Amino acid sequence: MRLTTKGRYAVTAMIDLAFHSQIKPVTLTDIAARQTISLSYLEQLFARLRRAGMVKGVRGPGGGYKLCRKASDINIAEIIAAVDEPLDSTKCGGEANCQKDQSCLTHDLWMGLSEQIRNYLEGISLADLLEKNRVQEVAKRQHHEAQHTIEIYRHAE
Amino acid sequence: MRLTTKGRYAVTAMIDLAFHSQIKPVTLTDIAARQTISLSYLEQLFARLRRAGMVKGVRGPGGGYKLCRKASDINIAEIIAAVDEPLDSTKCGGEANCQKDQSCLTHDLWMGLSEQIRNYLEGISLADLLEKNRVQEVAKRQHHEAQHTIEIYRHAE
DNA sequence: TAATAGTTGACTATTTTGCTAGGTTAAGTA
DNA sequence: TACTTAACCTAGCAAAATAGTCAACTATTA
Repeated sequence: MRLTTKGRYAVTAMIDLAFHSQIKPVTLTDIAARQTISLSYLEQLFARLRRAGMVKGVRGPGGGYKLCRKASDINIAEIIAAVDEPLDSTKCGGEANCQKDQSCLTHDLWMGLSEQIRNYLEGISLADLLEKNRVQEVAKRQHHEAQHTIEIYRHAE
Repeated sequence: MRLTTKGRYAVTAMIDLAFHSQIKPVTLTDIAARQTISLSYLEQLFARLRRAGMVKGVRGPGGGYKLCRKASDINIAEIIAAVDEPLDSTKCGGEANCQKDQSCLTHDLWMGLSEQIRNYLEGISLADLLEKNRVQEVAKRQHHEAQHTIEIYRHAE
């Protein structure tokens, strides 16, 4: 389970889609404009998301993309997995040359860690994020603490 | 909080170091051989780990690297943070052009997610992984159930 | 002093990332 | 039917990240 900007783009776009496609399909052009992601890059990402069975394209005027499933049935882990390469499980690949030595043990260890993160992200759905988004907006309008939010995130990295 | 092969190399090397440096310092040459990571790449990674105050280099014959702190006082998040670039917090960077629009909201959302993963990894120390490693070895010798290990991780959090 | 081993910097090759440019195809609309 | 829209596809490219080589240097110890 990798965690890069590519995956972030995909998650961001999916949140946008889930938020705006409740009435009619959303064009990638719109998402590109709102999220400031290049259209062609979005096309590449959505080609993968479509092959993974998460979104469906509707051609022609009034067309665009929509979710195949409910937002509550799509989790973050599968979005990231869909756009990322299948992660090299090399260095012990099959059992042929794997001697279960120190090298492979730490490798297993990392895989286990990666697996835990996957489980964690599998537990978060698009709907969860949308809900958080809504809560955030309300909180901001009510308390006018836009700056406060930044501080919280700023301490993140 | 990014999660790439670079971070994996660093964590893997640190596990190796923690495991073998209990008696005397460990040379990068040894780690490179055991973990099949190029020596020079390890040098780059350890230069960062050293600047981050996690390891200490001992020069001369019988030298090598050792941990600055106890394995139980070094967590996975800081290892990864040490070797990774400080992650572009662009796209809303300062407060100047940030309008708290939809674009920035999803951005915030991702940062929040990233923060949660960081918190999660901060809760796992090198010592924790070493302990799991030991348990793993014993389990494998006793039961020959390589697959079982994955289950352990699955129930860990 | 000689050997060991860390430290540093410059340089290279490959892969991934993010994007541009150009098409084709399907579905609506005039 | 012709036109428009927007998905869908392909090739290629520049920048960055990744992974590594090579060579010189410094500090320590035997």
